Amino acid sequence: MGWEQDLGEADRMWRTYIEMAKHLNSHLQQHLQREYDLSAADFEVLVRLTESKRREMPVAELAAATQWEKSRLSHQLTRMVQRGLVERVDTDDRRYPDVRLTDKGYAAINQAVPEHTKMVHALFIDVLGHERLAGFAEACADVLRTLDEHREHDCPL
Amino acid sequence: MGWEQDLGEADRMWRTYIEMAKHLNSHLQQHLQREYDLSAADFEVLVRLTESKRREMPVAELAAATQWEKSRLSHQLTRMVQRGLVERVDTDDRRYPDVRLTDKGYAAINQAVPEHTKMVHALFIDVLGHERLAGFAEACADVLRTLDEHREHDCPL
DNA sequence: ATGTTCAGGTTGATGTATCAACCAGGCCAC
DNA sequence: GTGGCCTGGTTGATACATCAACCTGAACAT
Repeated sequence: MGWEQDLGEADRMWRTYIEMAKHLNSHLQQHLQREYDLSAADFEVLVRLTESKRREMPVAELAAATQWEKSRLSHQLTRMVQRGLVERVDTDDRRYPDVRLTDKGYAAINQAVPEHTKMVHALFIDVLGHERLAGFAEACADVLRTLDEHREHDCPL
Repeated sequence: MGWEQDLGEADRMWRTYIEMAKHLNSHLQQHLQREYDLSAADFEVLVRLTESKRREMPVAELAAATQWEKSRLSHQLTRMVQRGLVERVDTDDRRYPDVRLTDKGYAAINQAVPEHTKMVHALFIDVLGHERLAGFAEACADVLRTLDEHREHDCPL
């Protein structure tokens, strides 16, 4: 009875944030897709693999880095293998295969990253500037902390 | 040649933001799904319809409000109709039917909104506090403005 | 050695997002 | 009126996300 109409100041600010997040995300995503034929998921996997020295890591480690569910990662890897961006590599313990960047995958990510980074700077980092960026990030960190507290409260793993 | 390893200060802050956005989003989404059996998409459609006085609006208006592509909206509505949350209503111009909240849909959204709002406050608004929230929102607005400029630069509709 | 357990990975089913192709009905020209 | 157009909606195909069920092979116990 009434919540429908008048949003408070704070709620409008919340919506501004939501809008910004949505637009920024879709802009970056569309750029990657259009220019480099990479989805956000592809990009994330490729970046994580690149950050590993050998361009190769156990699936479990990749799952931890991306914080994805194992099944999501498995499906994603299947598609990326089909497209030749990564390959599965058997290890001594055959239960836990590795994932390795192919040359094609390495080429793709090295093409995409510079432009993507440039875009992040132009659209976000430079817009905020040093000072505001620091405040912004600290606020984000606070929210993250709060989320963690709530999570361990709900499921005290 | 180097971008792989050392992220600058700014890039780490960018990642903090990305992390926060991801976690906050998935937390809220899972809550809606678990407790009320509503996806984020369902929630958005229902909220927009509720904000219309007659609980009913032309599809095009809903598309504008959500800023979704017509086909995405059409698919979503098809599913929601099947679940009895909304219904399609023919108008005098039979090309452009309306969408209307059913009683079930109205009940669902009215159940979900209060808890959801509470959560947004607990996890975001209250964590930031008045002052920081205002700064945060203004930063978001700036980013949004920049995005708009870039968009009309790319496709000068 | 055999069987039980179990962590981690895969698979299948369903819901969601996006693109392209198509369709339908009102509009205008003639 | 008849025919072409144009806007907006639907449909189909594919990629992605999520959940539950299942599989697999090493490890340990007996």
